[in-house]
Amino acid sequence: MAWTLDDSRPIYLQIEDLIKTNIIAGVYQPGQKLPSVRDLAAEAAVNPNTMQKALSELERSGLVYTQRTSGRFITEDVSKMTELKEQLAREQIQLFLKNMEQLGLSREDIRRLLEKEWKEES
Amino acid sequence: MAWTLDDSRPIYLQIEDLIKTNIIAGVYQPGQKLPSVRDLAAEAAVNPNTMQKALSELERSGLVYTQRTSGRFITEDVSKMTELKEQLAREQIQLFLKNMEQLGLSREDIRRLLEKEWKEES
DNA sequence: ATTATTGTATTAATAAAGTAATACAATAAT
DNA sequence: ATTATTGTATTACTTTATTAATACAATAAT
Repeated sequence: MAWTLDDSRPIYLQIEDLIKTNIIAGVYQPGQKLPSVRDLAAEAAVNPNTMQKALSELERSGLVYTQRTSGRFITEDVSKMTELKEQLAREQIQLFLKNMEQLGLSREDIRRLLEKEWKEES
Repeated sequence: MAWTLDDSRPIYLQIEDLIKTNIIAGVYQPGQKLPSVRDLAAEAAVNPNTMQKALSELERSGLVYTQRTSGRFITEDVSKMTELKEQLAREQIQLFLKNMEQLGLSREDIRRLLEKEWKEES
């Protein structure tokens, strides 16, 4: 795993994002056991508490769960994961639309701007 | 003006957003003089420095400008304002697309989800 | 020229966020 | 039963962000 951290944002947030992305991308498979907090912390060269914070945040989202003394695991409930992804997507969309409306943009404006952006990206 | 503030976010950010929204919505007209820092602060019942911070942040965006001792004004450069709006929109879009892609969603997925959201909103 | 009004700079105080050190608790492994 | 490994709680430290008090500087108004 890459653990490329900078000081632009809190460490624990960067870690959370990295792991979350890897889970969603399927790098970590459902049911797979994660390394221990201490091992992950060593790997990423951060304080164990920092890693702990990242992981417990991640847990709130339901992507991972803990079994008291045996460790942390990626949720094996695939439908839950799908559901979660959809919920995150919905939140993103609603925030986005709220911001765009605050700029006085109509639905048609938004459609047009998205297509334009995609066209420019190629 | 409404000045409804809560403690969910820093005061100066909430103020910044309120004023920005009003400018973009045309409540404040181009060229219009804003009340003085002290007056605005009294109106919103905040410390003058807090208002000052909100306003100087707003200034960085180019929506308002200062004339040393006569006060602050809404930019009368309408094309600049349009330009700024477009830039803000572009930033929002790029952030949004980045986040959606991180969720593994394709362009077609995004189109579909937006239309769905709009349909549900009515 | 003086005064009142404007924005700004400086500094301090307070609050919140982030990171770290250490001790605890539970249980799987032996 | 003992030990090693796991996550967690508690506490303290440090840094950053936010708010506030106060003094300064420039100029429009008189």
